[in-house]
Amino acid sequence: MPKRGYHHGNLRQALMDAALTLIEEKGPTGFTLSEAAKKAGVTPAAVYRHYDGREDLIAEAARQGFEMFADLMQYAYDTGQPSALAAFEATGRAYLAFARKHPGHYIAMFESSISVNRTPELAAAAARAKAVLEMAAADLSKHIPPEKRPPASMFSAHIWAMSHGVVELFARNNGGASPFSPEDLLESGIGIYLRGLGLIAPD
Amino acid sequence: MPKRGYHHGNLRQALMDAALTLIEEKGPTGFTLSEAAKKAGVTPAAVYRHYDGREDLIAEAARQGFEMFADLMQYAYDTGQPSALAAFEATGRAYLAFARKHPGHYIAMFESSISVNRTPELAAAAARAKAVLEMAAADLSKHIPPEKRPPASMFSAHIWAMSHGVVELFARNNGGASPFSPEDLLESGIGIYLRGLGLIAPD
DNA sequence: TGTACATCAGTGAACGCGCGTTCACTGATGTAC
DNA sequence: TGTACATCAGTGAACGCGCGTTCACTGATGTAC
Repeated sequence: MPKRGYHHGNLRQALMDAALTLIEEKGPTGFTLSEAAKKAGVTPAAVYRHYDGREDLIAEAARQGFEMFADLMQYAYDTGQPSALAAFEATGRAYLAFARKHPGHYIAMFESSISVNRTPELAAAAARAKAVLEMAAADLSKHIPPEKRPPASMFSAHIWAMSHGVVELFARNNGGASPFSPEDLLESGIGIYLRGLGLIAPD
Repeated sequence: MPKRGYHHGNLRQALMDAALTLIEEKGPTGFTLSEAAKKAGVTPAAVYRHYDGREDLIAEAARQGFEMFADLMQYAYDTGQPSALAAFEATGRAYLAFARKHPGHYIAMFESSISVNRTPELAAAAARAKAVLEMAAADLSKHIPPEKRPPASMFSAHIWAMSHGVVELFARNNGGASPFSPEDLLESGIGIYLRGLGLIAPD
């Protein structure tokens, strides 16, 4: 943090922090390289010592986000064991917690114009995150009689959609869109859904 | 449409159409007044004869969107009667249809930085749209025994969240995020949810 | 039907600004001996 | 420990560009008589 003087010492990370804050505030299209540089106390040209340009900053934020996200979901899944149900619900809570704690990353990941296939590293990180979600769903799916079991990828897509919807509609500006907290909303929504699958007793 | 010459004839609508296309392509922060003017074949200054400026264009797109959206949902609800369940499912399909058919409007409504309280007209249109959703939910809610009935506003928030999530994650770039169509995904997701509430027989 | 005039809906030039990116540069740091 | 030099990580000026907005203007349309 200190290291006052000509050399910053940790400019790469400082730029990423600035970028994340700006992405959170203005969205990925409103984000500017120059403003991030200014926020980090440095000339715009200095950014090019650490990143390939504006787009690369956003892509790197997304990649970092997917890595953290996958780690977090994996951890929640692991520590939620041995019950598949408990593990699944833990990943749901982890999803929302991540979105709230790292809004800049979340936005770069899901609301940016950056293609997930921009770099192999980004694609790999995104695939890993998705795989964790699907694993948790597949795992829980085994407790449903095969004939009434939906494909695990559909199951996980449903949960993902509801989670994302709650984040976007109710967790962003906490403004009074709903009288319920996002956490309550997501937990109750997932609960009803799981009951619909016969994974929770009907009350 | 014709009316070649100095006066455009229907510039206000032409500008809105151009703006909607651009918002769809670049998002509300990437959208520029100048480009919309150019697309409509007119000087940027001409825009000010019809709108108060850049923000006003976006806000007006959102307002128009909420009006259309509310009308559409109301119509789906009405024609889905007399069964509350059929009416409810019709509104779900209408939601997705609207998002697909009017992406510019949808984005202006739900992904823009414009506050819904920017003008009374915008706030009113948004409130009306929300009210239709909640009415459909409340209506269907009556078929659930009171002691296991969630608040209608929570019910509708769940459905809204899942719908929005499906739109954002799976209906935008139809790119292979999922092997299922958004329509199938949403319909099956809502089906499972309603089963969880005991509104559909458990198969 | 014709003319004078008001109103309307555009133009085009100008403004100040911030953008992303490049370039030659220079000050600070690290290394070889 | 001291010195010469290479490398690194910044600067600052410049570029061309497109932005939103304003202003005086002008061509087209509508209206009164």
